[in-house]
Amino acid sequence: MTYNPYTSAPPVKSASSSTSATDPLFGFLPRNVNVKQVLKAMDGDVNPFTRQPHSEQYKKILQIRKKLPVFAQMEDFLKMFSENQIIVMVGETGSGKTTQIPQFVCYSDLPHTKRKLVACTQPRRVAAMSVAKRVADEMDVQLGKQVGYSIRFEDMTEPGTTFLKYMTDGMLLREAMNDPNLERYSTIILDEAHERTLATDILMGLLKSLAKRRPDLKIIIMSATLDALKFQKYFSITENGEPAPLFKVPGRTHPVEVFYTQDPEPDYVEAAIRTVLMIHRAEDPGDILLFLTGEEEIEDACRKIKLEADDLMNQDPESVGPLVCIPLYSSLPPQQQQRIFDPAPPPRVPEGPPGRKVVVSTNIAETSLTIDGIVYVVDPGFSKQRVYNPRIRVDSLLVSPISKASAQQRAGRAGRTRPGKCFRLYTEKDFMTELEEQTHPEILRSNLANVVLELVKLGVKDLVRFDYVDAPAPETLMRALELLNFLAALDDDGQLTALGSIMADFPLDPQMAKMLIVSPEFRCSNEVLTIVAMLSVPNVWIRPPNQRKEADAAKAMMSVPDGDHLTLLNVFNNYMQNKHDRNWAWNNYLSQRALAQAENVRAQLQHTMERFDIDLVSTDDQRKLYTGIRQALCCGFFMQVAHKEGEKGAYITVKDNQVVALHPSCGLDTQPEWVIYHEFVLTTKPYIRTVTEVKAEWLLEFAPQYFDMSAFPDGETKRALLRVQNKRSRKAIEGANGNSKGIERPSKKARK
DNA sequence: GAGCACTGC
Repeated sequence: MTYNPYTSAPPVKSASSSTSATDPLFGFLPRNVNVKQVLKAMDGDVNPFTRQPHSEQYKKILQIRKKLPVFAQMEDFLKMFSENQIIVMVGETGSGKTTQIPQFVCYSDLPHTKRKLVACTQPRRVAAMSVAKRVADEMDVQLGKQVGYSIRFEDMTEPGTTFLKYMTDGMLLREAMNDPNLERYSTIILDEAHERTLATDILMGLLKSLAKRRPDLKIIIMSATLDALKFQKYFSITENGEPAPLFKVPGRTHPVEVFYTQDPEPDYVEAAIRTVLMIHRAEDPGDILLFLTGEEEIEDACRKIKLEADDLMNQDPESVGPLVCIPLYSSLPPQQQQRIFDPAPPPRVPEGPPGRKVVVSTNIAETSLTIDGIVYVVDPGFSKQRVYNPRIRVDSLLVSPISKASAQQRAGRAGRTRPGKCFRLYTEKDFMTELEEQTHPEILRSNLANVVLELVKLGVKDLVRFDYVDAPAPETLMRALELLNFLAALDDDGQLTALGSIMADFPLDPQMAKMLIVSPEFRCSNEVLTIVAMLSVPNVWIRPPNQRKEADAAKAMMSVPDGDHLTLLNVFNNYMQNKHDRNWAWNNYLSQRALAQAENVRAQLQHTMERFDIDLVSTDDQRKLYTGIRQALCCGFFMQVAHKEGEKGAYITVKDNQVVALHPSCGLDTQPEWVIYHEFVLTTKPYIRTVTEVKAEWLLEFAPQYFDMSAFPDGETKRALLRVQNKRSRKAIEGANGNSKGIERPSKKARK
């Protein structure tokens, strides 16, 4: 007998040979389980999911779990879960919701009895892994068996056995592309929904409509308090328009006292340094966390704090202790990131004033990393945020004021182990009136080419009318549709083409997917695969401040004069040839970590290519190979072309007419007339970065729709293109005439 | 003659 999810489920009978006496779940009615039943099963000697005796460790952990705030509310939760399809849940840090709620769900939903899974999504890979590990311990099972996780590059689940799966939100979205009804799942929990990642936002839209098609699917949205009402209203799917029910769990944190400045601070870095030193001099022992915006600012501040703190200590060793300053940002190697967990330094002399640790961090310490022992937070109120300008199609990073929610999150970092203090370097009035409530969700700040392709593949017909939690600007959607149409991923009616369907299966930007898919036609798919992988990982070049010359020289050795894309290929090939030498990357000022990551991505993409029978080919002729690669590049990135104007090295982007300069990191040895660029960065001025020379002929040949002269804005770029076009047509005519006279020309070529 | 906020597939 197969289980039909659309009918009410029978109570659990002894599934195998066991009897009621030995089956801890005997008599459990799926989705109608009460707290007494669950507690009895949890307290029993036999693990209900493995039928093995519970370990001693299990019982110890269970005692700790029972003290979590959420545990006391199991009864209410089970009731609400039984009675509703969708629940919005709020719980502050320390409530235990991420570990406990999915377990409660399993006891009620009993996914293993119907060959289904409970999924719990996380915005970050590390969280998915570490929470799964913790929950496997709590349930007394081996990680990867009944409880597992699934993230890119690593599937720690066992089909048929795993019934509770932690996963990244992006991973669930990928799964939805091949199974729009998400049939494998009986309950889906979206955790950290308030972070509003692109993937979580899209999943919310999908789940809302899926809830109607699959009345048997239960959905739980977990978030921080501030956003609850918005989600409750959004998930109001009953006829009478009632908001989705709310389940509240108290947190368990210590109070944090917040201080504001009297007047606005003109220089937040200087004010931050001053505040850190003030705390060090005048406040009780306890570590400090200072939020700044980027690598350079952080390294600079660390140097200054260190200098001044040493000064203070030398002047007044009786009352000022030693201080260590630790920088923290994502591009730091993991080993150095670990330093944030080092204890504060000991007093310099026995019985002397105690030492203090200062962590100077980007936003990474706001959500991704928690540092225990922080008592003081210094918050200047800024972070770097991505903004997308659809008009000129440019992504950039801007230092912007944070939101109130962000400021609260930062303050909370001071109260994790004991009561703390937060020093905000802005006025209370500014906090109240100037800061936005929430950070704008990613979907409002991003280029959506990828998302649109995914949605179309998911079967969403009308992208503009899709039920978004927050709808993106129509212009952003139009830009994405336009790009996908030029790439032939969508036809003129907005329908997914066969090519587009393949493109969507690659975890890549559409331009790169296109370039990879066409690369066998240019006999260079091996190489394009490498380039695409290298473009998908963080910067491989390392440039230590005191060894810039050496680093630049090492880079010059590896550079290919025709373009940075070819240089990336060269770097990867050299890396592979020197893999036996563990110091090779370091000696060449390259990031071992990024290169290893590229290798990983390359293997994954190769696997996808094989699935679609896309050939992996190369040619032996180096010249032809490089030409082929640059032509394939044109097929994907024809909308990112710049034309040299004048002799001073200024470039103008085609159609968008932005004046840009080659980025100083660019390895071209000349300034070619036409270049393709991988990214447009707006820093001190507009730059194009990762640049390769191309020929105008190729653009006309491989992207005729985009380079249609009748629809091209007037200007120097158009005149240059027209000259090339005329030359091409003259050649074509001469070629045709030549052919009509005989085989003179081709035979000459053949003799060469 | 500059710089990678942070995630994710």
